[in-house]
Amino acid sequence: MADPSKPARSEDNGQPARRGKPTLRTIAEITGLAVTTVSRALAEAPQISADTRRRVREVAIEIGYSPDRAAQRLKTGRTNVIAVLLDPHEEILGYGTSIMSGISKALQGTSYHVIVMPNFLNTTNVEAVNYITRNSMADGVIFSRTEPLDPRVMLLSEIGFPFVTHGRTELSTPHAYVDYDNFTFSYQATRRLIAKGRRKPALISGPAGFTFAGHLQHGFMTAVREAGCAYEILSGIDLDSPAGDIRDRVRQRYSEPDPPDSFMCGGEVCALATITGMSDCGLTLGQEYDIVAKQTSHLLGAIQPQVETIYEDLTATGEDMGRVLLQRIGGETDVDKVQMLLSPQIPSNW
Amino acid sequence: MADPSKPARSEDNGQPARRGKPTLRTIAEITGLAVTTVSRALAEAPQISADTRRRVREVAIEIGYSPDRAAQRLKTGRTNVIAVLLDPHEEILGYGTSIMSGISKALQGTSYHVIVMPNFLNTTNVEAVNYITRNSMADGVIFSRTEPLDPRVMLLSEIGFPFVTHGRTELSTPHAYVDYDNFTFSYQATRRLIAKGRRKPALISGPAGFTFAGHLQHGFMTAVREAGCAYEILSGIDLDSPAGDIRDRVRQRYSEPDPPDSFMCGGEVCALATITGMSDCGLTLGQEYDIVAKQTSHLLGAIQPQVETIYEDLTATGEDMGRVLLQRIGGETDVDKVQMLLSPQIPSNW
DNA sequence: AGCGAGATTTAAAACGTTTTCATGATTCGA
DNA sequence: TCGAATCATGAAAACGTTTTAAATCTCGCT
Repeated sequence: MADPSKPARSEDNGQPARRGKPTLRTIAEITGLAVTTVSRALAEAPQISADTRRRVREVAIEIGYSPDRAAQRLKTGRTNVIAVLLDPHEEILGYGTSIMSGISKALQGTSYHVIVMPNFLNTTNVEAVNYITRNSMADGVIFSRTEPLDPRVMLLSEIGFPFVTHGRTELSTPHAYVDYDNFTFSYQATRRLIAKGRRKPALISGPAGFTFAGHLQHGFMTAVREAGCAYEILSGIDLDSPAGDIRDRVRQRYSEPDPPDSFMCGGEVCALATITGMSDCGLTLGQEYDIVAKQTSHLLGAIQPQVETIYEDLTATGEDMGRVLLQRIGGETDVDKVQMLLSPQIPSNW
Repeated sequence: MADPSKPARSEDNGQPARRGKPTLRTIAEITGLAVTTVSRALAEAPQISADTRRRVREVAIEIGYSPDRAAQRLKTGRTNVIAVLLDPHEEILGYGTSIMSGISKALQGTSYHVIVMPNFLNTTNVEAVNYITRNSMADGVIFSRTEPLDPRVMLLSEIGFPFVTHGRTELSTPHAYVDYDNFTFSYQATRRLIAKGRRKPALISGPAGFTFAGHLQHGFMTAVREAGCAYEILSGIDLDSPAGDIRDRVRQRYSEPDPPDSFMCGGEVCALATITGMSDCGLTLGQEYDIVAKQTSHLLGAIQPQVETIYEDLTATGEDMGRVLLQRIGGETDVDKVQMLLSPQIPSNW
């Protein structure tokens, strides 16, 4: 049935290149087809006969062909790459790991691959997106640590480059995001402390400048105001601070008058450091003081299982971000489909 | 002085494209030069007159030109990208972070950028290098968790693709690596336990299959044999195990006869988990038992400062790997220059 | 004047794809 | 039997660079 009229010898070819990576031309020469046809066949174009498609596919596999990404990029402008921006505070522990495995899962089975653009020099966060967009390093970007007036969001929105943020902004132009409801988390966590009889909760706040820090604070304040109790926002430290600094600050605070009697911690390391600081002052968790923390890994559960936590599923978050980004790349603009607010699971026994 | 005989009007051009990203042709049209010349000028080729170089540079900046990486790649085969392979187990707080900031530092000021290729699906580790080399995603690769007969090393060596590993192999063909002397670390740490009077140290081993696990074990065994004391290699867990598993295993071991009286921990989370397990059994660090651990971050120092540690500077390691890789890419083959073994700093008061 | 040697600049090919447009077969309706 | 429609393939242009080989220009020198 297969009757190539052109001389389609598969082994002996006259002059052309035999060394180097196999390319479309290699396949074309072997099969006796034109480069165009081969390209189409590999793309499973319907206009190419099923027979030819199969033959091309077979030869491609046999000689170990894989398309040159650079050439595809140059021609199509598409990269088949998703870039994730990560910065050193997102300790590739836990946060990065969970987010990344979620994203990977969402992209599995698609033609997209993930790369991470780390920002471990102290460059501004907008430089990375600049680099990516200007050099066409990716078809879409994912990043977190979103700011209320995030310059990355403004830039990307303006040029219409697909992206998803972890966290919201306060910009008027809507954009794709996936966020955890940190207000509710913080509100419920603080209420829990108060329900346990604590009268002066302290908040270890998120790093200033990020939207989620405001949400944490807002939830905290709402709870203490409702209860009409005293409160404190620990100064000088935040969730980005080294554990040692948090420990020292907590310890120091207890040498001063009128210390807090409980803590709302936005992270596990923060909780551990707080416990250590309190311990140094001779105070015991669950007796003289309480802690509620956000849980994103299994560290705290293994080391200090008695700390009460509310879970944030970062893997699910990553998966959502991946899915949403694919939709955005596909042209989806419906806000309802590209904005997600994930609700904290409040433990049932609270 | 500058007298282009060709019509070099800078604003009014007849027919050609005015929209889209500026390209070499755009600059050529504006300056009245040929594309070739512009390309050369931007590359600071000496054959182009200083005057022309300057003019081209100015125009390039003015119109916000940046070269199309895809085209450069296609033509030159070079990518100006370094890929770092990371896998989910390297979450050990800070590993990724420290290594990455070291690498970034080494690459600062060069034309290279780092990307991370995460392997958060459970694909085999050789797939990532395959993807990178086949798709020309990078000019060089860095990875860790090296195995004695690492297939990635074999593959890359064979095709001559530049790479550096964190950790050694046992392959006969030499390759670029940066490694920490885990034998000496383990040996000295174990000696320290014995010097403190412990008679039955336990090793929590590295995950089977990786070269460094063997080194840890060898160092440990050398020390206990020298001292002629009892020892134990805790079964069922390793440094990759979740903290909860390590804690439980330690706890369980103490319910059985003849338990160890000290621990050599290759990581900080492992040490924390061990302490928690022992604590649960009512045992106190420094009294009933001792621990020596490897320190790679500031977590342990903040939470359990009394644990004795030997430091491994992963940022320095990353920096070395970056430097070595650049040399390899530059063609360096001298083994002395591309193989580094970093010595543990033994605390002076031991 | 003429000629070769630098010194500058340029035209054209190439990298490996995808895409636009055209072409040669085959089949179909009348 | 003849176009028209359908099907399968192909030639050539294009994407934006770099590179090879060649062209032009400018001098100094005979």
